[in-house]
Amino acid sequence: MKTERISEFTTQRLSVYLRCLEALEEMGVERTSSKMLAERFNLNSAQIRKDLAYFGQFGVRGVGYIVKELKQQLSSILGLNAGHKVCVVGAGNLGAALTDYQGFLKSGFSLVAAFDSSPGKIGGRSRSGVVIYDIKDLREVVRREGIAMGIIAVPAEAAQQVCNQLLDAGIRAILNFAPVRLNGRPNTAIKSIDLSISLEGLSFFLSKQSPDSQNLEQEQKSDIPSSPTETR
Amino acid sequence: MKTERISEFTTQRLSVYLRCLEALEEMGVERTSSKMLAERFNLNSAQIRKDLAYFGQFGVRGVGYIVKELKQQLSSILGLNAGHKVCVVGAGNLGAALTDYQGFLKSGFSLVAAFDSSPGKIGGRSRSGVVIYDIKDLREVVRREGIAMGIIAVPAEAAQQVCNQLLDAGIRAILNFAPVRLNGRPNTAIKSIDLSISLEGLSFFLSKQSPDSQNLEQEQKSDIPSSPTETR
DNA sequence: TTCTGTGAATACCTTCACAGCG
DNA sequence: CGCTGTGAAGGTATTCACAGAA
Repeated sequence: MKTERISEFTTQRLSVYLRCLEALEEMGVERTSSKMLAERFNLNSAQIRKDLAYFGQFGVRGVGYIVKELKQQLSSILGLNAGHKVCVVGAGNLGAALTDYQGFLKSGFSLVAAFDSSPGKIGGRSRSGVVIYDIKDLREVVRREGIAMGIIAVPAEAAQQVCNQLLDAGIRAILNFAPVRLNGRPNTAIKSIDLSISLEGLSFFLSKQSPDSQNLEQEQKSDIPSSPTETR
Repeated sequence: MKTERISEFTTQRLSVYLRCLEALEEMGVERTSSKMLAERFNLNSAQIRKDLAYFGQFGVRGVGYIVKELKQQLSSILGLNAGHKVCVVGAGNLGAALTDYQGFLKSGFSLVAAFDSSPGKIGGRSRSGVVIYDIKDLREVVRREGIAMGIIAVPAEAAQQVCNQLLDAGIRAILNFAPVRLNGRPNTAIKSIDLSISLEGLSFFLSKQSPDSQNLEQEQKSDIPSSPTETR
């Protein structure tokens, strides 16, 4: 195991590998190789080996990787065994959808609480039954439930304040959907997903191809590389 | 203007600059500088100048940039003036939330249609009044309405098929929320936002800091860099 | 002088290519 | 052999540092 800093590109891919391994396991496949994994997504096999090598030697030379073993290793590296508890702040359209998003379950997360400031929502429940608490009780509920991660789904204007409240409550990992750059603190991770910016990237792609209003030169690339998400 | 390929990191940042310029304009600020912008997010000012320089010379030496002018330039570069029409496929929790997401409006997009395959939903409307069509009518509605971009919010199993249908209907820019890697085609852009993978990245961060179950060494970094999103 | 625009330097990420082990 | 693990090479993105225009 290396002591190097792990790039987020790498961890992102680890998640992808893990998902693939789960699929392979369900299909009854017991062994795999970096080459096989590389073909599934179109990645370079050396990349996969290198990503894994940051964390140890999981493979068998001449053979490959044992699906079940590697799956467990990755799961543990990503901390999914911890079964982190997650809360959502903001019970609007997006917040409600995230609160009930079933995809989180597979990764071992459990969504245990939602928060809002609107009296009409406080005390209610999401469709899937998650209680919506008063944001004022954030600290208390976080402590009581042992919540480790928070998702921000409030309007941009309120996001920084909510972020501070989450941090004050002891949460050190935040996924932010509000379209603002949040200021974090040491020892915290804030990852932002900005829906408009994502769409704008696609819009740029379209403009490049058919320069309607503008005079941008033609291009016929199908492949744009990976893209970042604001983080602190 | 250069003929180089523009990195998606750059376009992502252009969106961020644009949003900042809008805020500045609302505040009545008329001029700004790469330094001022760089301080807002913590970026390097040279980066900003370089990003802008790919598209032309927008600044005035010794002075900076005219907010209004630059804003319009960026808007046009990103193709936001085109007012692209967008549809959402999948009227579940997430799809419904995206259909009604008001944040898209600011960027000049208009969400004109939703699609689903469930008889219970077809013919209905989202909360904000967007009609939910039968996915079978995708091609026709896309043509009639002049839809340029599609958002996929269906379960993983259905995503590739929906993707193909969108492409067949002539849509060349897709934002995908299903947790699968989609196969695209030449001259198309597919950008994926994977909610679970994003959370897993945060989970990894937490494990690094407090190695509960695992033996990962301690670390006290507050800053993780930017992160990618699967694209094709 | 100030602040842009940009070549050069650095840092980071990916791919190549091969040694080494089962 | 075959496939991993990894140093070295190649690319790409970011930052530095400064020439040059207003």
